Amino acid sequence: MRGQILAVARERFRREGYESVTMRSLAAEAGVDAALISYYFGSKSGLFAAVLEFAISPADELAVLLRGDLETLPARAIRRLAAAYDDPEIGAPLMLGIRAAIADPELGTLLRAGIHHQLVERLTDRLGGADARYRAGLFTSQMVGLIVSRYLLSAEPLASMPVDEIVRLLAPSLRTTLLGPLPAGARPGGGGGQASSRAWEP
Amino acid sequence: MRGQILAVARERFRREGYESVTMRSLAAEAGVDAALISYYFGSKSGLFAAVLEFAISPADELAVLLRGDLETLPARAIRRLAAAYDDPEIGAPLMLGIRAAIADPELGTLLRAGIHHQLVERLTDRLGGADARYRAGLFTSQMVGLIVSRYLLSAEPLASMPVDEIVRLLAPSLRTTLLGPLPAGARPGGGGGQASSRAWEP
DNA sequence: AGCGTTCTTCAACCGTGATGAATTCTTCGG
DNA sequence: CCGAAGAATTCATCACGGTTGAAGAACGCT
Repeated sequence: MRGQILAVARERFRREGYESVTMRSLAAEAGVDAALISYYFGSKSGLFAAVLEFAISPADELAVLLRGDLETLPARAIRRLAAAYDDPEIGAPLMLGIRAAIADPELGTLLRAGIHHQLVERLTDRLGGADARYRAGLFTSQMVGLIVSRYLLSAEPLASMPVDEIVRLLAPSLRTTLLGPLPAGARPGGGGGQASSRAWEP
Repeated sequence: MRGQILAVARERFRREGYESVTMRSLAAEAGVDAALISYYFGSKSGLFAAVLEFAISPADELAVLLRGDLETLPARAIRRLAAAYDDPEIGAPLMLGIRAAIADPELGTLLRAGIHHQLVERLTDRLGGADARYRAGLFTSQMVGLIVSRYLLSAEPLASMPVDEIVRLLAPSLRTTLLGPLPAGARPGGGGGQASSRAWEP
């Protein structure tokens, strides 16, 4: 029955979040007594942690991204991210995990370690240079901002922005974070010129 | 007694977060019955919302920022933000609010509306141009990323980065989000050149 | 004083997660 | 085949959470 509980929990947690799912209803749906959950997983948060084990592993995703050109990495990263989060099968557990990590300190430590080890460190190695570590951290934080604003908070106008628009406007910015500003001869006057936007496309 | 409840709640919420503070203990500390809280504020989340009313009002902060040059806005915004969040008296309630808004959907709607109306719309007006709304949204999301990564998650290396370093590396990126990439004649080779970093200072 | 409104308390309700004893089910050595 | 050890599962119950409705107290107004 352990697997049964896990399966039901994964589904319910994904759809309804952590708090609103009660152990009793969960147990009922799984056809067992509520106490059995405590027996197997110790507590409700234990069950939740067990569910998350399955869901989160962005490591291999990043490996593919880092393989390509650094110049085009921002655009590819945004596209990849959006694709993942727009797919409920993948995005929902991720959001769930982040949401829980922000709320619960214990899970927060977990996520923090994961982000640092799997994302920041690898990106740092790929970048190289004096500021590599800082740049990697800032890049990651900008991605976190995108995730939180668009998917967790559903804040407008980001929530309903087409992915192409995000890429067009945000990719140059991320490129700057990664590699520094273009040397550039002259400062622009004022108008928001988005010259050569195609240049940032993969 | 209403004010008394509010005062105690503000203090307790700030120190212990939302969930771990019980209405009963709160009422006891305020010297009233727990039911009185429901009477005045409708519910626990109602009380929480009332507490946040006091704490969150970045509107005037932003007005000052928008008054200055757009070129230097990113650096000033980062400095302002860091100063606010490093002061426990101001930062703690803010973090509390965001944390709660991410966890609880009802409070999330509140924060969403606040962000949009007080930040995104004003910034949009100041920017002008076709992409103004999108740029404002993306800029805000990058600030959110900074807040979440550095203060809510305490993710390294951001958490222990000096503010000057953040400004140096992130301000050019934010400038790009706001105004688009510099026209630039030639693409840089590869080395992370942070030429003319002083130009981004206020 | 009398009365209506606002404030405050009391007792109780229902649902939550957790616990420990009691019960059933497995399984495996003799 | 059996019977006991151990795991798996249920049952009854606990303590505690927020919320509610009725009842009482305090207050202002005419």
